[in-house]
Order: sequence, then structure tokens, then C-alpha cells
Amino acid sequence: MTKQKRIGARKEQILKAAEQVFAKKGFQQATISEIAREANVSDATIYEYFPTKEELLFTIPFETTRKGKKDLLLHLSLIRGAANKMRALIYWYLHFFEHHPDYGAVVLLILKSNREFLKTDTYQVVREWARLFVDIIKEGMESGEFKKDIDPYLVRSVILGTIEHSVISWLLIGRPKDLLSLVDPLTDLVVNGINKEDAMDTSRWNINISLERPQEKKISDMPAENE
Amino acid sequence: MTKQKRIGARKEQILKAAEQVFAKKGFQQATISEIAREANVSDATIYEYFPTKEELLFTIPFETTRKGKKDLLLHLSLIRGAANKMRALIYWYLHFFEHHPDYGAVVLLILKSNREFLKTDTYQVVREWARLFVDIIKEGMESGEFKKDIDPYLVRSVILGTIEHSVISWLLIGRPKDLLSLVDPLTDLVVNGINKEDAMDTSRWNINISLERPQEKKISDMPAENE
Amino acid sequence: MTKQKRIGARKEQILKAAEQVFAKKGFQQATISEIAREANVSDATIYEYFPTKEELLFTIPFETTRKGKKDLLLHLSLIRGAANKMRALIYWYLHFFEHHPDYGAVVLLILKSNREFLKTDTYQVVREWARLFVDIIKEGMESGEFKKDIDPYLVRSVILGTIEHSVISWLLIGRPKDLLSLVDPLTDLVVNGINKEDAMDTSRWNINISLERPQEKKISDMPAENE
Amino acid sequence: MTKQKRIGARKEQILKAAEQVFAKKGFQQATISEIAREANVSDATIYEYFPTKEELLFTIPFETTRKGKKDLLLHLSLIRGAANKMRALIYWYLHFFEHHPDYGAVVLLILKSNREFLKTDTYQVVREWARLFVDIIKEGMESGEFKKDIDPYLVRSVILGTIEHSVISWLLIGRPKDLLSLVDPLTDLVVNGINKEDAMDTSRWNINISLERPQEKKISDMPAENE
DNA sequence: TATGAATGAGGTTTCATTCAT
DNA sequence: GATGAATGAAACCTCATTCAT
Repeated sequence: MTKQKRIGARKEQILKAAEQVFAKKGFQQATISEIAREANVSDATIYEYFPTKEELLFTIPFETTRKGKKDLLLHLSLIRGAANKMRALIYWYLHFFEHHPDYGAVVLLILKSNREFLKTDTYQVVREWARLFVDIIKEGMESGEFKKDIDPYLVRSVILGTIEHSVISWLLIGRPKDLLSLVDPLTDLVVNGINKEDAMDTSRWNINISLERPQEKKISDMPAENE
Repeated sequence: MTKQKRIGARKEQILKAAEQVFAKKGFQQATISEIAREANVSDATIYEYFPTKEELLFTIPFETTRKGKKDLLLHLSLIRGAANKMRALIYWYLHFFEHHPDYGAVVLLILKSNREFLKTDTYQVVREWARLFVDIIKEGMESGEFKKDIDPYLVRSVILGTIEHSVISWLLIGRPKDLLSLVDPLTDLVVNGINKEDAMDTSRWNINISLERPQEKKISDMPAENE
Repeated sequence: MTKQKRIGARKEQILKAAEQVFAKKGFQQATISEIAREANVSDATIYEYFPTKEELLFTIPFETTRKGKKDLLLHLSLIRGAANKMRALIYWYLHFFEHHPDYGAVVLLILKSNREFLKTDTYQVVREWARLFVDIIKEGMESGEFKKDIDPYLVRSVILGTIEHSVISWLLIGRPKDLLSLVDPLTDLVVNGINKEDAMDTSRWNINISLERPQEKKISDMPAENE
Repeated sequence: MTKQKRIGARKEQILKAAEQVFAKKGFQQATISEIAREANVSDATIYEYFPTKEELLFTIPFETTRKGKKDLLLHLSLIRGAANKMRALIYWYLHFFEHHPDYGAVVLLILKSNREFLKTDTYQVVREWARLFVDIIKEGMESGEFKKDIDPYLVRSVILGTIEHSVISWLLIGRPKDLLSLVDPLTDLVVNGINKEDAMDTSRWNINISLERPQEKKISDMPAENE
């Protein structure tokens, strides 16, 4: 193992321990000592790798989110159609929480409500990741799959808000039992809520049929805009 | 002013101050001293009315939620149609946060992720309040306004999740600028997503027409069921 | 009931409650609130009768000791002989504790080790009471019942020290079971230890023992038994 | 200095300071800050070595008592005769207090009346130490030096009670001036009070005649109770 | 006389963080 | 690089006590 890797491994080890302890105890109740114990290092060693307890917390989602975005881009590139892609996003996010409840607790119960987190590099990575949702929605709008007059940011809020609300409920009170059971109902609700065939606003209870799929746009074509 | 009222007033005064300080500083960073200063009482006086700092926090939404439910029931009784009632709920909730950002910060940034809060009486009141959403959704399902095969709890998660996610964003990064601008798009998305006329699921873009509205059910008929 | 008497009764009521609570909790752990509750008065009322918590404590033995001295003087006047009187003192003191354990706890566990108590009026009454012991001992010395070369203050320390040590043990660990069983052995030990007929001093016994002494046992041989 | 020794030294340093401050101020009035100042460490350092203020208090007599017992066993092994050994015990105990008044104040004014202390390990060590007294008395009973019908626990109470009562008096009001002046009078009183030569029970070695004695009550009438 | 209500004052304890080794 | 040992800083909470009514 190279020196570089050894350092990386040690850092990973501490981050893993921190994730566990923060998830179980919350930020304030968690102590550096307990994290150090869990990571089999001394308290002081943690400070060799992270300047403060808060920085340690903020670092937890960094790599995960960066890799998550990379993986998602690959998956999405294999899928045709904005609605299908949206389902993939929803599936992927719920599936991830289902298998990483500690991570979910750290991100949704601690970081999501932390004002300081907004100033971090990690938050920037999270924003980039979250832009995927907007990109897909815009793609659907441009392709004609989705209505033109929707607010993609609202739609993203619907998706993220619903998922995160549900995961919090799952973490704290155990309901729903199974996160993945939400994938299809949520996808359906959102897609039905925004798809082109829905004529709600122009004419009440009208009929619209779209038989052909529009051309997919490549994700890499999407502009890196501000949110 | 009667003795009863004086005590109530003092309690209210402290709760108001606590709401402000908790909203600005968060739970841990807020100090009893600062709350006391804000409330123009001594530290010790706070402990005459609330046994611990945490209990003080937990008490903040009690009356508000209780009254909120009562008010909502009145409003809803004046509205016909589940979709219209749902819009009212969404409007009311967003409108409330728009005018009570400190309250929003306390509830959404502090209490929503607090495991201990789940054990409180206040939480029970919040649950009762949240049942209103489910009741309306079920009303729509029974009346035929909404599809029969939706999960009312998921729909509630969509509404609450979206609103709360948006309010957090509004509180922390100032976007969206105007919470009430979300009312119609969100209502439309949800109602379109679940309404009867829309028989489509993601695989089939089908056509369904429903011209007549079914009979409304009164809210007061709704069973007080467990969730 | 005259006004005077009503006040006295209220004071007595508070003192009784204080005795109970102090005995059960100790001085610091006892609270004015608990004493007030026990006495069926408000906290503030206690301060109508006693200037401070400490003064309340210090007042507890005042009347009891004053009356105790008076009673004892009567009893003693009926008894002939210093040894008999000494037995009466011992009996009286142990009997009193046997029937007033709360009082014993207050006096022996709290007041006896309190430096401030030495400055009080109550302490002066206690000193007068304790002088009875010295008086009896001196009486015995003068009458020839006791040796002339004893220190009456030491003898008093033996009596009071033994009794108080025993009562503390009785209060805290329940041994001895019966305080009054100590009366005669203690009286005998002290009276034999100081009476005229006993002409031995420590320098002379060694001569008497040499021949018939059993073998010494080494301390290290002693079993480490439970007591 | 080895690490082990350094830790021991630091602990000792804190215990010494605590002894001083507790002795001067009492338990409640003493503050951790003052102890820390006296020990030249920070407040927090005290909590590295002792979990609570009360535990710190309870630890003070641990080593001293353990070593005291060990030393006493050595001394006693060099002395022949139970009476002589008893004098040694009395001497040793008074001598110790004479030279360790702070320790005396902690043990006699604070710990002796503390119910919680009875649950500690230190108290068990004290009990073992106190058994030495009983062992010596029993030795004297078996050897024939002391009467057979005495209660060794009462005799111990006489010795400990007298000494502790006297030391408290010495500490609080400065009388007696010299603790060691009590050694011989107390030894004489006790030994005379219980020795075999005492004419009370028609001992074999007696050369004394008692003409004016009032009727004794037989010790053997008393129940032989447990301590 | 009695008390409800208010508070001043202060100490124990916890930990994140530092630094010499 | 790793850590044992030390500590600065701070805040909750408790009650004895006061005083207007």
C-alpha cells in the first residue's frame, strides 16, 4: 500500500466511524472520543486528518456524492426518455438510502438543516449532483415529454422533498417499511402531474395523445446553469 | 388580567422569545440566557414555566398546531371538492410559513430531525394535524375525484415533503423568493398526478374523460383513524 | 387558642417538618420547598418564622434540649449516688434517641459537624445540658465514689462519644438493633473504669499475668472474617 | 519517573489539595475550582482523575486507611498483651489525627455522617481497619486479660467514639489542647473497665475489695447481639 | 399573616481542541 | 505519524431568598 493510500484508508476509516456515531447520536451528542474509539484511533489522530469536528461532519458526503453523480451519469446515459430517467433517479436515490441508513441520517437529519454546511465545498458537490434532476426535467420539457410551463425547480423539490421526507420518516418511525415501494407511485404521480398529455390547464379534461418519443438529448449537452 | 391569563401571557412571552432565538441560533447555540433576555425575564423564570431547555423547544409548536388544525377544519368545511381543499391546505401551510419564518426554522430545521420530539405530546398534536391531509386525500378517492389506487400517505408525503423542502430552501438560501408562488404549480402537479381523469401511468398515455363531479363528503364525517 | 399559641404552634409545625426532611435528606439536599410542603405552609411562610434555612436548622434542638435539661434535673434529684445518676443519664440519652431518630439524625449527622452551630444560642443550651454530665462525674469524685485523679471531661467524652457513635451506627447501618441494650454495659464499663475500688493503672498489670497467660495469637493469624 | 508514577503523583497531588480544601470549607462550600487551584491543575484535570466531586471526596481515606491497617498490623505484631496493644491502637489513632488535622476533619466532619460513603469501596477498607480493634479485644477476652462477658463491639465503640468525639472537639473548639494527653487516661479507663482483675466478677487476680459498691447488674444478662 | 411569583448567584461538568513527546 | 495528557470555556439548572399583594 502506498503512503498516499494509507492516508486515504485512515481517513476513510475515520469518516466511516463518524458516519456511524453521528447517525446514532446526532452531531452534538456525538463525541470525538466515541468516533475515535469506533475508528480505533486516538482522539488526537482525528485532528491530524480533520481540523474540527464540524469539518469532519461536512466531509462525510463529499466522496459519496461525487461518485454518486458519476455513477448516475453513466446510468442515465443508458436510458432513453426523460420519464424513464426520472424513474432511474428516484430509484437510485431511494435505493441508496435503503442501503445506507447511517449516511441518510447524517445527511437528512444533521446536514440538511445546517447553515454552515452551505458554505462548504461538499455542498457545492451536492448542488452539482442535484442539478442532474433539473437537467432531466428540462430535457423532458424540451423533448415535449413534459409540459413546457412547469417549473423544473419545483418538480425537483417535489421529488427530493418527497424522497427526503419519506426517508426521514423511515429512519425515525420505521414507516414506510420499504423505501423502494415508493419508486413507482412517486414516479407515476410526478410524471402524470407534469406530462404533456395532461391537458388540465389549457382545456379542462381534454385529450392529447403523443405517440412518438422525441429525440433524446445527451446529458453532456446540458448547460451548466445556475439554479 | 386574571391570574390564569397572566401565567399564560408570561408563558407565551417566553415561547415567542425562544422561537426567535432558536430560529436564529439553532438549539445548541441558543442559550437560556439569551432567550431570557429576549423575553425580559430572568433565566430562572424560564425554569418556572418549562422544566428544561428541551421541553421549552418542544412546547413551541403545541398551541400553534392545535389552533392550526381547528382553523383549518373551519376553512375546509367551507370548501367543496377534495382538490379545492387540497389547494387550501397547501395555501394555508405555505402562507403560514411565509408569515412565520422563525416558527418554520424551529419546526423544520430543529424539531423535524429530533428523535426525542417524537415522544412528546406536541408531536401527537402534530400527527393529528397531519391527518387532515390524509383525510382530504381519502375523501377525494372515495368521491371519485382522485384515483382509487393511490397511496394517500405517499400523496401526503409529496405535499408535505415538497412544501417543507421548499421552505427550508427559502429559509436557508432565499429561494424561492416567494413561497406562495408554489401554491398553484404544486396543487396542479399533485392534482394532475392523482386525478381520476388522468388514467395514464407511465407506460400508457391513455384517455379518460369524466364530466360529472361526484358528491362531496363532509370533513366531519371522516373517521378519526390511526395512521 | 391565643395568638401567641398559634404562632408557637405554627413554628413547632415547621420545626417538626424541618426535622423530618433534614433527617431524611441532609441539610444541603433538603429544600425549603420540601419542608414547606411537609409543614403544609408556603415557602415564604417559613421565612416569616425563620430568617434563613440554616437558622431553621439551628433552632431544631433548642426547646428539646432546654426541656431535656429540665427533665433530667428532676430525674437526677430523685436518684442517689453518682454511678446511679450516671446510669440515668446514659439511659435517658439513649432512650431519647431510640424514640426520636429524626432528631438524632439532625443533631448527630448534621449539627455536630457544623462549625457555625457553635456560634448559636442553641449551642449554649446544649453546653449547659452537657454540663450535667460533668457535674455528676465531679459529684462522684467528691463523694469518693469515683477516683480523684480522673478527668471528668474525658469521662464525659467517653459517655457522649460512645453513645453518639453508637447512635450514628444505629441510624446508618442499623446496628446495634436496640440502643437500650447498651445502657448497662456502658454504665458498667465506665463506672468500673473510674471507680475507687479499682486501684490498678496500666503500669502494674504486667506483673500479674505472666504465668497463667495463654499463648498470644499473632494478629496475622487472625481470620479475615466478616463482621 | 515512570508513567505509572506520574499518574499516581498527580492523583496524590489532587487528593492532598482536596483534603485541605474540604477540611477548611466542608464539602458543599468547597469548589472544584479552589481544589484545582490548590493542586495547580485545571478544573478539567480533576475530572480526568475522578469522575465526580463526591468520588474525589470518597477517595481521600482509601490509601491512608489501607496503609494504616498495614502499619498497625506490623506495630501490633511487636507488642505483647491485648491491653498493651489496645494502648497502641489508641495512641496510633490519636497521634495520626494530631498530625493530620485536615484528614481528621474530612473523615470525622464530612464522611462519618455521609450515607453514600457507606456504599463505597473506601468504606470497606475502613471496616477492615476497624476490625483490628475488635480482634484485639477478642484476643484479650480469649487470653483472659479481659473479662469474658464483654461485648467487643461496644468496647470498640467506646474507644472509637471517645477518640472521634474528642478529635471533633479538638478540631472545632480547640479542646483538649493536646490529643495525646488522652492516650493513657482513656486506655486506663477502658482497660480498667473491662479487665479481669476487676473485682466485679470475682476474678482470680483481684486484690481489691469493694465495700461500698452498689449492686451491679450482670453483663451476661444482656443479649449478645451482632454489630 | 400568608403567599405566588420572580430572580440572583454560582458551581459542576463536558468536550473539542492543543501540544509535547 | 500518533497520542496521552491537559485544559479553556461555557451553560444549564437549582434554590434560598425577596417582595408586592
